[in-house]
Amino acid sequence: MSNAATTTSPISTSSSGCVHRWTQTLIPTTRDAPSDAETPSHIFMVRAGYIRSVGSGIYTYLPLAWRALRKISEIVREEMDAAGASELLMPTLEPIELYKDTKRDVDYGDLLFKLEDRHGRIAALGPTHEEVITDLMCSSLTSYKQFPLNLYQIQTKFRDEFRPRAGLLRCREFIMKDAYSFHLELEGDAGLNDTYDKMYQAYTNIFTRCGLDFSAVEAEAGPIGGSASHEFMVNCVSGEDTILYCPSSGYAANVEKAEIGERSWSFDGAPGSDLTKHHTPKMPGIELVAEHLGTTASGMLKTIVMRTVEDTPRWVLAVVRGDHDVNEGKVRDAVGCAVEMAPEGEARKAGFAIGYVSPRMGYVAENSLVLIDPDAAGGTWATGADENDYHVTGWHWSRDSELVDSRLEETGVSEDGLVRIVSIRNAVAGDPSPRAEGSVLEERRGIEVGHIFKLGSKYSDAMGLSVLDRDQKKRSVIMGCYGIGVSRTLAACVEMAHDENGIVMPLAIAPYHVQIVVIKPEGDGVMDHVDALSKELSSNGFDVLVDDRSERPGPKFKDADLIGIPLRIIVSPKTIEAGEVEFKRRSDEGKAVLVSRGEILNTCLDAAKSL
RNA sequence: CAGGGCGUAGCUCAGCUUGGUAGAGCGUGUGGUUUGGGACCACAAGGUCGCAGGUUCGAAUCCUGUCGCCCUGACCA
Repeated sequence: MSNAATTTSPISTSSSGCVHRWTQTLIPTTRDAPSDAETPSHIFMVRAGYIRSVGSGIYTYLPLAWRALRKISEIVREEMDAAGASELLMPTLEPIELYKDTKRDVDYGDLLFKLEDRHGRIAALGPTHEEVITDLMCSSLTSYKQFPLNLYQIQTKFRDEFRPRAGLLRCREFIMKDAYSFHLELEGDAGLNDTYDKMYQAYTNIFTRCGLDFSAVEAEAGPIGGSASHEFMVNCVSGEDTILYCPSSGYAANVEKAEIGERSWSFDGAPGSDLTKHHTPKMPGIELVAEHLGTTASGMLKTIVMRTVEDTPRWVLAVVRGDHDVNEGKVRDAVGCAVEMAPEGEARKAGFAIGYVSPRMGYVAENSLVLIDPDAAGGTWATGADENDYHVTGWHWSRDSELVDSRLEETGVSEDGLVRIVSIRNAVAGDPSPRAEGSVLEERRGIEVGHIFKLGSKYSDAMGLSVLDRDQKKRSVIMGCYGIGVSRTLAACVEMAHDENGIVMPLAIAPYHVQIVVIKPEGDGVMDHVDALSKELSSNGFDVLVDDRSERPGPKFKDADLIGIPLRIIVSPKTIEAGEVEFKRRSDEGKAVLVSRGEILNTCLDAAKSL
């Protein structure tokens, strides 16, 4: 936290907060959850009057959500500015021509919202802004003396997701902070690595200040492209992403990226039984087949037919144990070029009985690479029979395929180099740690709220962004990019911090710091008393929400729990008379405690420090 | 996009199988009794049953089409 822009409490000490009355804003809480919400953050944000659905993956941010989003944005701004970045704002509308050079009009594909203007020109609603900013830099970056440069914006992004889901967690329209940095070198003060590290630290500061329980993990770079990349994950059992981590070394990575420690393999050993063919029609899923064959998924070999993305594609057979999943990134790295799932039609034409393929096909089909995961190498297995609706049991590597030669047995690479033993599967809990011998990986779930990438020169090369260096040599500009899902961060926060009664907002991003629940607001002088209290709090930096509705106490307490304002003061005619108020944190289990009117400000200030 | 489910009052849902004048609870408005964890009584407002065709004397209900929404999967902030 030493580099944080501010290290003080989330309450502003320099400026005063606001006082808003419930009856003068819009907080439409409901008793029932909408029938189409299933995720806690979705249910509670709708019930608590934070958001309302407008269409699939499209939401209105009601006042409470918008206040929280503004607070998140402000923290993002402070930390980005402190880390040397400057804010700008690029357009949402991006001419499709911008995407031609980087081919992302194709690569981004259906994710891109496109629209046509009255002249027939096509524009995209920006899903991200690498192209726009690189184009801008082509004309405004003119000298090596300008580096490093780091620019960011906070803006609504559009992605035509296959399936929007879970309220604000996956939207078609969402708020994102995206930053782009420019360099001539990797190393040194002006280099990409330095800015990347600064962004890593800034993100750590941001999510810490937001009050989130998160992990920074190694990640796949994905379609944005580039080399190194880290994701920031909110730790949460309901998260979509799987993180693997090693408790002893601190290594943590997305399952897409996680490495696995050394595993031994051997082709020694005689076949366990004879090769037997079994009729296995209409059995979707490897578990069903395994059960029918009297084994389990871990007793089977799974052969995934892929092919390289080249001018003359080659087949790639990825062989893993039946209970494991092939990792496309690892296959790509092993092959040395991009790979894709083989189109089923073409694979069938080439003789692959899709769904019933055995590793043997690597020998039968010409020009094939066979990649064998260490856990699948050696031994006797059940696998496909290379014939529709048939599997075999008792399949033995040396006896039943022509793939194994002595070189493969010794070195893991066959004589012709076409068969290799290499780690190509997703890591799972219990796998050996890649960083600490004797330790095993553990698993937890997370929600991705931030992602930083070292892009390298992918975009600058594609779009011709270069400058002259000190030696008057033309050099490609090196880039980094850094994203935060601002609206998703809010949802992830609710996902992480709620109980059965509603949201439990962290102080730093709560719409208000203090909620004053007024019992009998119509009572004599009650609101005068509340006004004085509100003013005292707000002039000390607290944002105050006054529930001045003439409701009975029950609904007011229920609503207070729902919307999750961290500090609660209860004012009633009874306590006013006694010169007291009641105080309670949203996170407190028990009843409110009585505090004298003169002490309540200090009570709140103390609570703000400890939250 | 594939598979599954759902569209009836502001919200949650019943009614549909077996066609016959549109229902409940919550919420809302008014009046009254209440007032510390979603009070009670009375009255009232509120729906061309997603939309378009068809069958029928008659359709929320049966048939066809269409649009929208949710869930499961491949993608991602």
